[in-house]
Amino acid sequence: MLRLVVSYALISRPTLAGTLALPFQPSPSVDAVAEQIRRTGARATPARIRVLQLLRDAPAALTHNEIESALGARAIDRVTLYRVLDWLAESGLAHKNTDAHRVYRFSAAAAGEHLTHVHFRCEDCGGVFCLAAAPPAAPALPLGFSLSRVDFDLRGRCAGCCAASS
Amino acid sequence: MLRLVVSYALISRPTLAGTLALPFQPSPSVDAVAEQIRRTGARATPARIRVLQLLRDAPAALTHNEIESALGARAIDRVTLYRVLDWLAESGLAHKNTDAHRVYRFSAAAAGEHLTHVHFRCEDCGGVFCLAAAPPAAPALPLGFSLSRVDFDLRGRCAGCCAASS
DNA sequence: CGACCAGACGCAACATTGTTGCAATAACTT
DNA sequence: AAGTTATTGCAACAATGTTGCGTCTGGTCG
Repeated sequence: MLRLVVSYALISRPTLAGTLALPFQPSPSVDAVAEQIRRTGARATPARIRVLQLLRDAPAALTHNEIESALGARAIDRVTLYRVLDWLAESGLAHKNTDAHRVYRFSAAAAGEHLTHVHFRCEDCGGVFCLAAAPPAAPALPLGFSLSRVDFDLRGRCAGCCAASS
Repeated sequence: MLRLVVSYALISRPTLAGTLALPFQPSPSVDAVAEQIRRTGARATPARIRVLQLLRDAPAALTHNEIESALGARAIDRVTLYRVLDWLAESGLAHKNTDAHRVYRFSAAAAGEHLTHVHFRCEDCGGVFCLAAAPPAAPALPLGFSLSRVDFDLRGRCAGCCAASS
């Protein structure tokens, strides 16, 4: 839970607003989220609705652990949460990525996304920050290789962790 | 072991030679490797020598598992291998990265390395291929962030996995 | 409205990867 | 050759993620 709080605090800093591309969207109603889920042909269950809503409200990608904590009491089953997250990723409603600690992080899919993602990954707290910088063009691949996505990852320490250690 | 074999086979394909930047180096003698280890101030133990030699001969980054298999009989202890690998990474003799399956991969450090690395990561077999393409310039970071490395990661399926599934 | 049923859930058990504590060993020094 | 201390090996543990299977329920249809 601490890590989640830290991420929130960092991203909401005014000094970062100019360079960070926040995935903020007006928090959609339960009905809108449920409808979005149903459009995929699947059932709009409480677990899926709650998790997707949480992801859409979150300003950064969340881990399974952070989501479990954020759900607080009336937490849904650990395995169910894993399955919901995997389903969200497979159905395209969310993205599944790995952070610097080799843990999956999930974020709500937004409209107008690119093949290429530019992120800053803190090696200390594991947080992932979406940068607004223009992605570079992908180079040519060896014969027979097929490309599905491109990541431009900057690694180091985020402002919060730099400040905390000095 | 299978995965290791596959990686070797793929990388050694002639059609890929032009685009892949192989970390091949003339396999150094045991003495040379031992001396390199001693120069760091640590002891040149059989475990460290064997592992570092293996990494230098490998054309791709290897996982703990692959290294364990490659050592075959007279395998060194699982924990010792973890510690040797971590020590190699900390002392700068090897690099420690994460593959598409969130597993650490280790590769021997080579002279003349850049801050930026360009890799193709197969989402199927988890293999990591070092590309020769010129790395793009890193964009500006938000205030207070410090940069330690830049990764330009192309993800998809490698030639071997594409061929295997068709 | 009420029954149906495939899809979703919850529980338990398991798999893999990586880590920690501690006593025994061996690499380097003198 | 003996001594020091870094390194090893064993055992136990931790965290993350997965699988099997019986139960429940969301959406549909009569």
